[in-house]
Amino acid sequence: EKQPCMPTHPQKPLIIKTGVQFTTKVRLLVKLPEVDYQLKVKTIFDKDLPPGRVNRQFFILTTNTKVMDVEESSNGCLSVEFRHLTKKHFSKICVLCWSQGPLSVTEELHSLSFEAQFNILGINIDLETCSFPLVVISNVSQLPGGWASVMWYNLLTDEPKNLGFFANPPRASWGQLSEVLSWQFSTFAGRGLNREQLHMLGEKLLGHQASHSESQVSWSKFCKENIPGKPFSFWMWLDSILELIKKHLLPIWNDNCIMGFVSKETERSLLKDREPGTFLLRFSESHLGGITFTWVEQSENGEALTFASPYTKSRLSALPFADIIRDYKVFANGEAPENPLKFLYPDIPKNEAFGRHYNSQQSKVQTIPPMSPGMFDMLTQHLSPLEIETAVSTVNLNRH
Amino acid sequence: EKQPCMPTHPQKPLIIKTGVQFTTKVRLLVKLPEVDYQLKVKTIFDKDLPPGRVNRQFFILTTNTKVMDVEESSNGCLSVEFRHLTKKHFSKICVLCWSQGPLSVTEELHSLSFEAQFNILGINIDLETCSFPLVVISNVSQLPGGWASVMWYNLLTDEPKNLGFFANPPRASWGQLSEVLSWQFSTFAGRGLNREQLHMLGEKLLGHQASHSESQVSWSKFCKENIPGKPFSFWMWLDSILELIKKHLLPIWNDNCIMGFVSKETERSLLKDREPGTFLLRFSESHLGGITFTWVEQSENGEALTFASPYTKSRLSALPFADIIRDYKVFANGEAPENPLKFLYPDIPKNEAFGRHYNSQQSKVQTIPPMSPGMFDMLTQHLSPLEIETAVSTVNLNRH
DNA sequence: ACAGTTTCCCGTAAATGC
DNA sequence: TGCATTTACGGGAAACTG
Repeated sequence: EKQPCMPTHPQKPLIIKTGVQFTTKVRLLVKLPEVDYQLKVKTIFDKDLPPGRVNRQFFILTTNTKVMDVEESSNGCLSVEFRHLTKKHFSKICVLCWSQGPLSVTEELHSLSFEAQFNILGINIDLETCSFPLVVISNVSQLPGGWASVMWYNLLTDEPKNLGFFANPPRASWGQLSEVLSWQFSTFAGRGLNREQLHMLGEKLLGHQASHSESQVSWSKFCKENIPGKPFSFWMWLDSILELIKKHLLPIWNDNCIMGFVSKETERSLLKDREPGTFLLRFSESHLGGITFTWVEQSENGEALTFASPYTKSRLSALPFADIIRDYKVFANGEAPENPLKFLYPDIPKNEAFGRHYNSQQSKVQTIPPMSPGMFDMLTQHLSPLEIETAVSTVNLNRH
Repeated sequence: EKQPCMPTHPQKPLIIKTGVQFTTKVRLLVKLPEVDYQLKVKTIFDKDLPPGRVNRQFFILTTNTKVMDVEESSNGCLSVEFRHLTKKHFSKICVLCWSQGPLSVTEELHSLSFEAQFNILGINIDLETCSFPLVVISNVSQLPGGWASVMWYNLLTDEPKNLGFFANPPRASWGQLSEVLSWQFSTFAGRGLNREQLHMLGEKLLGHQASHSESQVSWSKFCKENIPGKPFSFWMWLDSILELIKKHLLPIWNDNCIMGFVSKETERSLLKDREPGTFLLRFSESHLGGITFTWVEQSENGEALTFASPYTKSRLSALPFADIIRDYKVFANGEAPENPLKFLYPDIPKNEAFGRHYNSQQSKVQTIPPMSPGMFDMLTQHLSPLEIETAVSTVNLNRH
């Protein structure tokens, strides 16, 4: 009679973090005749998990009983909407015991049960419903793993409540999975993945021959095993890139300036025969959350590719990537420095591609005509002190 | 009979943050004959604050009773040392009501009382002692203000417990205060302030004429009023510099490379007549926690001073300051770029002053002879993938 | 509307338990 | 000992409250 509800982590539902507030929404789908009493809903963690199966046990620390409110914007249909655990009455949960099973924390599924009772025309009616499976984490570092579980579950089963799902998780076809991955990018970064990008990901995950729509990807390969030779799994790597885009590359990602997912071989064949100064942007395959550029350079015996070292969030938070591209200079021995980045692949002039994304003014000392000391004093007096120190200014020394 | 104790914030005692664990140490100064029973100590917040004077009320959330342990390294003298609220049994406190008085949160002084009882030879003995005044904050953003209060209190009174101190705080002489300020730098940054640096601070606080040892500085001027034309007080400004040094400039501060506190006028007169390329490092007076350099430049009509815009923690965490100085380049129109920083004032060659503090290798593209594709593949196979992307490498394009 | 204060919670680091 | 997981808390930002 009531619809399943879901606690909401910002943008990533069905993941709850201990010690952090969460909200849930329960809707009562039957219209009650003149609800003038207040319907109370009780929330219980893992109410009917089979006794031997409980690894970690959680409790709602604040009161677990809330009164439903009629939702302001009832959408005209039969159902009356209610809100549960409003912002002012959050709940916190706490951990009782440690995980001990063969499953990792982010594979362990939990549930929230909701109970309500009301009396209508002398009849006691019990209502009960239950959430979709939840992942409970204790640190945001577990969020990527938790989200992988939520994705895998929702991709591969329609069961509303199979808490043992990860005891023997089914495989996904690459066709299904690639759709989900692209959807991740369009949801969280505003632009999905194109065929070429997905192809690179498929080869990375399945090898050169095996990446067809029907190829099967195991849960382990997706999220648990490390990529050969790397200290992280495929999903951890991909999620780190999503985070990098969300925090530092959103405009240029949405503007399609980032090819991003290109193998080194493809990159080489794309840039081959291109004008010197042609470059493209690629996500690092060796660093988590890194982006770099590769450009064609004129060298003594023909043309060459040069790679910059990856830029990660720490460098990008000091200077936005578009500005890095604008200001990037190569100091060849003794020669004048030059920005080797001229055309975004295939042949878009750099400023045309990135112009609208430049933020700060160029970090270049313009040769300003020297100021007289009197002028300097005047400025010191009348300009806001902030401007004085920020501006790169030149002041005459008055030699006596 | 027992000595006052002190809760310890890392490096800054007498400040407690709500929701964060703290430790205290109570020493029993009388030697008990064969203490084979365990002495329990009870801790109470603001036990005997005059009733009308309580603005905010705090409670220790975990148990407030702890058993004293005999300290491992008893230092041989009469006293037996005890430890209270050990690491494993921290305490948290919580806030009950808001501040309402005329005093700000960091001026509101609190105290912890400790009580213990024991029975010796049939006689019940009650022990009680009390901490020095404490500041209770709720966010680290209040730490500088809290520490200012602790400093002012300890500088200007010997009373062990005057919780109303900030109702009418006494003034400090500049002589006293400057000593405390220098001590702050030597304690937290490893090197104190010299006469010239203190002189600049005195003028900043008191004006050009008024900064003598006997000049009086009010609490308000030190910590509450904003510096004219700036959105922060003197102490907030100075503390932001201390933090900057602690996090990003420790080695070069201790190596005396940073003059730091110089007025613009003094700076001008120091650099006047100096070789072009002479520079010095100064803390920003307009930005919180900023450092900048000023250098002498050869210009058309004589010499000129040029200022760089201040470097703050976000830029310094991307690249250490010594490396910034090494790599700094000015791009004059069309000309070859040049590092204008050559001699640290008065005349120390840059690399002599900063050489030992350079961290990363110079961000300079060495002209590496192009690699053959076979060589590249070999490297790709045998080097760790991390090294490949990090190294700025050059690869031949094999033209067909 | 605003400022002082607190709460919230991410993200890094350290501690913890197995 | 190492790994998985949790705890601790600084720091930025939002929320709160008079």
